[in-house]
Amino acid sequence: MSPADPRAVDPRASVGRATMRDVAALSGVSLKTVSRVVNHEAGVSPEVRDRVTRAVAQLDYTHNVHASNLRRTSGRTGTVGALLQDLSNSFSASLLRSIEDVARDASTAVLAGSLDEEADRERVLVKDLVSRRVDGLVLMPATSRQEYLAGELRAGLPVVFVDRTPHGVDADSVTVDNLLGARQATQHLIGHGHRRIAVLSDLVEIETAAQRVRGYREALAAAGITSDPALERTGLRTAASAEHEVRTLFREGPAPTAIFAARNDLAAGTARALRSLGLSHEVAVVGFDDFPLADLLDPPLTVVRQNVTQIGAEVGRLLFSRIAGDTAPPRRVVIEPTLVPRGSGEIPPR
Amino acid sequence: MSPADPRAVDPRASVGRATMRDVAALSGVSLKTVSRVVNHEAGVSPEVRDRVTRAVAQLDYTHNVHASNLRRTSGRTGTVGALLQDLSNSFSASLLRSIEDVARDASTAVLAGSLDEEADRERVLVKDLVSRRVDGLVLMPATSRQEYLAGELRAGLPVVFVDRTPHGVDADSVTVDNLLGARQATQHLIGHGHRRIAVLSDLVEIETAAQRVRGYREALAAAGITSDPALERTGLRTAASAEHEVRTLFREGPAPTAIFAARNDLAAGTARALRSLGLSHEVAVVGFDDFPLADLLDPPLTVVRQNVTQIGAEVGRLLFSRIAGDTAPPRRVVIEPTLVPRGSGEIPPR
DNA sequence: TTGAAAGCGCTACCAC
DNA sequence: GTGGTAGCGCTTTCAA
Repeated sequence: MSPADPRAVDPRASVGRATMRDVAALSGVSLKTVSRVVNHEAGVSPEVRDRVTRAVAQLDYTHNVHASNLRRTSGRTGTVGALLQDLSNSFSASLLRSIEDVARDASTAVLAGSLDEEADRERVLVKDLVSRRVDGLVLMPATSRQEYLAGELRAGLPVVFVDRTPHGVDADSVTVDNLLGARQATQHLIGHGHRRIAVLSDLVEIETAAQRVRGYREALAAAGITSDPALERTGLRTAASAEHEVRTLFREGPAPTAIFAARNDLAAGTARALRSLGLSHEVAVVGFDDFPLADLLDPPLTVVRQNVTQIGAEVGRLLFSRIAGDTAPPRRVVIEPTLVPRGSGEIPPR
Repeated sequence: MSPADPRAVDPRASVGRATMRDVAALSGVSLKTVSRVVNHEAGVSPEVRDRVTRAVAQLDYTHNVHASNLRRTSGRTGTVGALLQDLSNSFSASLLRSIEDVARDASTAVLAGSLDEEADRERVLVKDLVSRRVDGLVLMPATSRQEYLAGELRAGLPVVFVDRTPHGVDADSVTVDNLLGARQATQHLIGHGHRRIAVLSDLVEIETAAQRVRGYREALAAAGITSDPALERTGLRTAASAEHEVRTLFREGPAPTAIFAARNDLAAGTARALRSLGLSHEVAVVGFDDFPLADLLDPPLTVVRQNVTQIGAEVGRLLFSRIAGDTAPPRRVVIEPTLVPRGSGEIPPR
């Protein structure tokens, strides 16, 4: 702080970033006063405030929130994590967007990541986010059980599960009633006269995928239709695999008259296969989860819609109420999906 | 550290999170030794390492990267920011995903945000990210000029612009040749016999939107077609506004025989309008920017494709080479779009 | 191989 | 109003 130290006065001499010390030296006040000005605290005379503000501008000073948070008693970092399945998929992307909007209102930044159904990645990324001391976490889990989170939950880390419920630990969750949605889809097809209905689904290890297959079976059983295992095609991860599977179904049999595609990209693959087979208007299709432009397909795609905006908003609300100190018992919000008939699901059997 | 202090030994007594101090006390070693173990540094005897590891587990200790980074000389935080236009839109979402993948390889987390064309939000969020000391920044700017970034760039913050070039400052960028793409689209329509071609575009204040309109005009001029200002509909922000505009065009004239929709959701709006008018197979349409399922529309949508994965990978590569210390002059990567004919763009004029 | 002391940039607490 | 001192949780430096 001696005037012989040029670094403290000359901005050009400072190699790295300016600190509060530099600002204090340049404006001739104490560190604490600079802190007051920077944090817009009361109790600083206008003239001093002005002098400090000018020094801040002159030195290109920017606050270091990490140093600030380290010392603050609140323990908050103003950051939350959102670990979803695939940020490029419209479901995860819309969810992230909704969470972001709520976070912005709470002056909080969002660290986002894709899990791609990789359990190890989930554990690594959660640990990383904890190291970064996020104030809370949104998790669309890739693991089947989340005991590994017990310590964090006990320590008070707010975690909201989305799309899938927690297993082995108790935490907030916002999910869709997959059983109901799958039943709706299947009943809808049955109602239009179909009895040979195929289902395409993801890995049965994935909770939502298993529930959708179960809902499909329940609806068949309720209608007195014997389910044919050959019409159940699971373990499908991509649109391309669904496309291939549908082709196989029609080439090798047993050819269905209707298809329930239990995930949005599987519905896309189904539509591609049917188009190439010239069956777009012959075979009925209902998809699970709406997506942009589903109404513009040929025929327009009938879907079971999950209201993603509502889910995201609910997740955000829950998360930030927890961060604000809400310690009520974990809440399990279940959202009812709705069937949106658009054409593809109303095609009668041949 | 006195044995009379129970907090240092009993995990239950510690209210908040355990620190290295607690671990050191429990395992009977110095702080520095714990640091060595936690950071996997060499020079710790196996038995001591073991003792520390057990204490870490017993206390549920997790490293605090903020405190760590504060003291470290590297100055890195292992975080980058990605400010895009709308994380729920397939273009931004795919971009984020590509950036995330590159970041993960560099053990870096991504703070993501949507700008929604709001210039003020951009400035606020950039400042926030700087306060958070991100190692680098990907920016799809909402501002028309970025002089406000000059200080940060001079201070060495790596910034890569995406989709739009920097103005008023010099920085890396990865963009698509919008002029070329718009010319391709328009020429394609002209080549199929159209002379009354409408263009739908976003706010002309947005660089990419203006360029696309310019490319459209250039193509018309090159073909000796006098452009009709009434066929140029700009300032369209949403699919709904495009839908409305197309309706107006056909109700009040001048009815075009072809439409160049210069953004993906404007193409969606166009498709909706044409469908409701029963003109889907009468009016030719070319969109700018591909999106999932464009091939499944009726008719399949002809588009000028920007290779988003390539753009994202290029952005990531650039950003992390800068973070790694690459100080070569700013690079401007321009990616050529390609026209993908699918049906809608090959409809002849009536 | 291990540890003590200093300090990263900032805020809390208390004195003036 | 303003400032000094301690210390957040960790790494650095240097000594043992």
